[in-house]
Order: sequence, then structure tokens, then C-alpha cells
Amino acid sequence: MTSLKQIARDIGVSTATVSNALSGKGRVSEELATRIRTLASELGYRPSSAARALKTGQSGILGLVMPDLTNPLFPRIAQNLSIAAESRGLGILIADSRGDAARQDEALTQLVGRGVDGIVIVPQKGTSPVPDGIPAVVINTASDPRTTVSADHLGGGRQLGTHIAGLGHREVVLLGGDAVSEVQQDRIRGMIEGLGPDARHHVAWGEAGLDAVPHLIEGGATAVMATSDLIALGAHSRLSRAGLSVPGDVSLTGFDDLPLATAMHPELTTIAQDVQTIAEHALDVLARRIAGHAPDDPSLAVPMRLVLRTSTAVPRALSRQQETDQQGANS
Amino acid sequence: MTSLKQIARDIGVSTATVSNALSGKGRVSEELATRIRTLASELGYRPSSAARALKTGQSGILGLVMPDLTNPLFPRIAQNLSIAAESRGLGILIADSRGDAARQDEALTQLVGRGVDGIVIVPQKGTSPVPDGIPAVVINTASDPRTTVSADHLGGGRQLGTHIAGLGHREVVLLGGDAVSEVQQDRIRGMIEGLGPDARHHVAWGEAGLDAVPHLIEGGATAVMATSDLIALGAHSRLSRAGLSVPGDVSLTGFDDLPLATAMHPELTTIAQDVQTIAEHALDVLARRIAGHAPDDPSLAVPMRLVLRTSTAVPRALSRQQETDQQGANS
DNA sequence: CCTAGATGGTTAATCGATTAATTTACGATT
DNA sequence: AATCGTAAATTAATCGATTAACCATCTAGG
Repeated sequence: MTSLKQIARDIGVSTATVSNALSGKGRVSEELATRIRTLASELGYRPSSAARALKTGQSGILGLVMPDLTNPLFPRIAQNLSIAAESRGLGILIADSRGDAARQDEALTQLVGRGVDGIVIVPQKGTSPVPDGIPAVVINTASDPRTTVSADHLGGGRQLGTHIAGLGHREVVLLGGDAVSEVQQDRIRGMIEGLGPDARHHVAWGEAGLDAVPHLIEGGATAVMATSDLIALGAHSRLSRAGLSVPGDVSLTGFDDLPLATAMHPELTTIAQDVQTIAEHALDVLARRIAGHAPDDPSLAVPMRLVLRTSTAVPRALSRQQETDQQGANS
Repeated sequence: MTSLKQIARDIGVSTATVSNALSGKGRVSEELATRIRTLASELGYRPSSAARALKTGQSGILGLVMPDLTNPLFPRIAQNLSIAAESRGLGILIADSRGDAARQDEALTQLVGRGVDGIVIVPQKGTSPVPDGIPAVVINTASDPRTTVSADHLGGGRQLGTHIAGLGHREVVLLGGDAVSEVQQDRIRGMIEGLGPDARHHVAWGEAGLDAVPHLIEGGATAVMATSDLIALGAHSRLSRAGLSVPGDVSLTGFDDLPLATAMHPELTTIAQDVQTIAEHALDVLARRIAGHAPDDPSLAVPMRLVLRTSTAVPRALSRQQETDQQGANS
């Protein structure tokens, strides 16, 4: 490893001068400065981040605590955070909290111990971590008071609900994966708002909820709205097993616009989050907090985008009626 | 932040003694040592990783270069590496190379600049990164000479091929996502080996390949083997659109055992990799290389595990014949 | 009574970069 | 000629932990 000292010795100046020349801070003659810069790049000099961190007290590294990297959405967040961090000259140290809250705290202190400057937390469903003496931002959902940035899960659900209600559905099944997830609760609350007061809805959770779907359809429901694309896929499989077609007999919606949404047949109407904006905003706020500003930023809910595909349609009863209407009009 | 100096001043000893007491290295009386340890934990002392890294030349941090965190398998690798690293007292700094090879090199130098002790690379399909002067391990596939550890993609394909051939299929479609991926090529080569010389096969790639599936089935093929579960889902959608049922008309297999494999209907016969073993072995080798051992480890291919579900069956023609046979035998 | 050998600590140097304070040198000003 | 200003560079301290080298006691053996 080449150090400042080596360059200094080679050129015959003090390390301070080399440091100044490279950082452009102190007073160094232009001629000497270029000489130093040239040699530095020839030698492939890279400043020791450890030394710099020790002296400045800033490591340039952020910690990222994720509940479970297996969840298909989190990698996208991680990826976008990583890209956003890179463009700011920061690195990202990951810590997987593997589902339980205890490990989340552990991960947190571990990251702090490694000297990260700040932390991004995507919290455990339902648990309250303690973002202690270190700058931190939380990405969860608007109804979580700790949240700094999030997708507008509520608004997303509302868009989907409005879409479904607009097609004419009046009895709808809302399907969640895990009732303790605040994100999923917000999504469902949004769906209910979007459906409006005229539509009836049944909320069902988890595996048992999935199994109940065909039953509820026989009971008169004409649409199924899931809180994730994966759950929608599960619902679709239950439906086709019961001989029900999508969107012919039942309309189906997902959430998150995962790759599988376009691999399914029919392709899934769903809603996408703007992960990039979320990541950038999170880092902006975090950077400000690290710089010492009071955490007075209002929490931001980034709008979601409705992706219309072919899994939703006018309910069969209504479409027959429309045909009749049209025939009446034509004759 | 509490430092060694503070503890030393509070107790009235030198920093060296405190350091020794906490690390258990030098000679410190048991009584004093416990007194120091107690105070340290009371004060919540955390050694500065920057200082330690500067002095020892080891940061305790590994870099992880991933082609694309969006690919559903990589997060699982990342998660397992992260867990394996944690248990060894190491941290993991991620760098996303976003698909292109140039950025991969960039990511590499960036990680080195941050002072990582070693690097884990999951390489770009088809590209050759330069694992330069720093200890590194590569997770790819056995046919890549740089590979240190990998799942036995070839053997996995072979298992699936044997399974399909064993069921009696004699004409099979092999479906890949991207022809430049060495992993996918190995998977397909394995499938071909497993099918044996008696079976005919058609290899098709990408979106065009997916679209050609119904055609090939009409041409006489009775099974579709995909190089990933997601592709299998896409094939399934093409098949049902063409009025073909799985596994009635066509048997279907995937690869990787993603969550969607059990959400589909029928549930997908696929093959799972032992990501945990791969991660642990990768870190073991990397640790050894960091410790200065020559990189003479033979590359290891971790066996894959066949997961039999309901998407594969005896081909219709054969099953009818078997029924006839049985009736003949019974009468 | 003197000394070899433990035992329990301390000193001080070091890792590499940063930066405030200081020194040197030189041209310009009065 | 004496003085001031300023550009250009050096000194030296510092961040916090580690560790080799050294020093001071005390005990036990001859």
C-alpha cells in the first residue's frame, strides 16, 4: 500500500504538503501540486479509509438493517440505496435481522460498533427498534410514527380500490399475508377507502385466508385484492383449481409489481413503488441528520403507480348487462 | 464515545493495561482486569474499529459484489453470507454492479478503497473481472475456472433430467433465460446428460423461446424444463393460454425453488440449492486466503436437492398405455 | 544476604491522514 | 534599508488501539 509518507519521501516534501496537494486545501504551488498528483496516480495511491475515519470521525459508511433479505421487495430497496449511496461517496454495510426483533437490536449495535455514520432501518413488522444515539432513518409506512420515507401504501391501495370499484365490483375479498405487518394493514385500509362505501369487503389473512377464497367467491364476491403479487399468485392458483377463471369470473390484483407479475397468465394488474425516489430521499434526510441538523423533516410518502394489466375486468354479471344494453341501443 | 484513554484515566492505569485487560493478552491481575471490564461495560465501551483497523491493517469487513440484487437468488446468497460473516465477527459491504462489467470493476476498486479485507464476487454473466491483489473468492458455477464454490448446477440439471426421463418422457423442451449465463448453460448441459441418449431435446432461449413452447409441444414434446422457476412460471402461462394442462399434457420443471414455486398451481417440481453451505464454504476459503494461505483450494460444487412436487407426471400416452396394460393384467 | 525468576505494570512507538500553528523566503512598500 | 505582507512549505499534535520493550516489586532458593 502506498501511503502519504511514501509519496512525500519520493518527492522530498512533507506529508502535510502531499495531503494538501491532493485535497486542494492548504497552500501548495500549482507546479508541485501537479507533480504530487501525478506521482500519486502512478503509484495507485488510495488514502487509507481507516486512518481518515480515525482522524475525521466519519467512516463514510452507512448501515442497512433489513428484516429479511428473502422478501422480494427488500433487495430492490437495498439495490437502490446502494446506488444512491455510491453517488454520494458512501458505502453500505448490510445486516440481516432474520425476522426477529432481538436480532434487529443486535444488528443495530453491531453496525454502530463498526463505526457507521448513520443507519437506514426497514423495521420488523410490528416491533419497535430503538434508533438510539446515532442518526437514523426508517423506511416503513406512513402510519408508523417513526417513518421517515415510505411508499404511499395507503394511497396505492386506494388507487387499486378505486380501479376495482370503477369496474363495477361490489363485493371484494381483501387478502393479506400477515396481519401484524403495518405495511399490509395500510394497504388494506387504502383498498377499503378506494372501494368506497357502496362495496362490501371481506378481509382474510394468511394461508387460511387463501384457502377461503373460492368459498368467498361462491358467496358472491367478484374480485380478489392481495397485498402482494406473490399472494395474488397463490390466490390465482386456488381459483383455477376451483375452476374459476381470471379475469372472467374473478378480477385479481397484486402489489409491488414483482417480476412474476408479467410471467403469470393473465398478467397481473398491480401497483409499483418508486423505490429509487424512496432510496434517494432516505439518504438525503440521513445525510442531513449526520451533518447535525435536527430531525425535523416531515415524513414523506412517495406516490405509487397503478400498473393496469389483464387480470382485472368488468364483473361478468355487469358485462352481460352491458351487452344487453348495447344490443338494445343498436336495434 | 468512550475510549481506552477514558477508562484508563477513570481507573488510574495506563491505556496499555486497559487494552490488555480487555483483550486478555498481556499480564494483568485478575482483580484489576475484572474492575476494568466492569467499568468498560458500564460505560458501554466499544473499541473504535477505525483505530483498530489502522493499527492492525485488518478492517474485519468483506466486500460483496453482486451482478444484480434484483435477481431473486442473489439476496438469498447475500443473506446467508451476511449470517455466516456475522458469526465470524465480520461485516459485509455490498456493491451492486448493475449488470455491466465496467461497473463491476468500479465496484471492486471502490470496495478495495474502503479497506475491505477480502471480496466475494458473484460474477457478471460472461464477463471476466480481475480479482487483483486482494484475497477473493468467486461464486459462479463449476465450469468457470475462477469459481471457488458453487451449487452443482450441472448435477442439479442431471437430477431433473433423470427424473423426467424416468417418468418416460422422450421429447423435451429445455428453456433458458439468457444464453450467455454460464450457470444456465451448465444447468442445461446437466439436463441433457440426465435425459440420456434416448430422449430428444430442443433448447430455446429467452422470450422467443417462451413463445415457441406451445408449438414445440404440438410437435410432440411432452415436458418443459426451465432454468429458473420464474421462466417455468412464464412457460406455464403460455401453456395454459394454449389450452394445455400441467402436468396432464405437459410436465414442467423449474430451478432454484423460489417462493413462487409453491404459490403456483400445480406446485412446481424444482431443484433447491444449499445456499447456506455455499456461503459458509466461501467464507472459510476467503478467511484462509486472507490469513495468507496459498489459494490452492480445489473448487467445490455443493450438491443440489431435487424437490418433487406436482408439476411432473408420466406422459399421457404412456399413462394410457399403462392403464391398458394393467387392465390386461387384471382381466 | 544476594540474586534469579515471576508477576504486574508502564512507556513509548506505531498505523496513515489531517490540520492548526509556525517558519522560511522573497518581493513590494515607504 | 528596514518593514510588512504573503505565498509556500514544514512541524507537530491528534484521532484510538495495539504491542514490543522496559521497569519495578516481591518471593524463594542458595
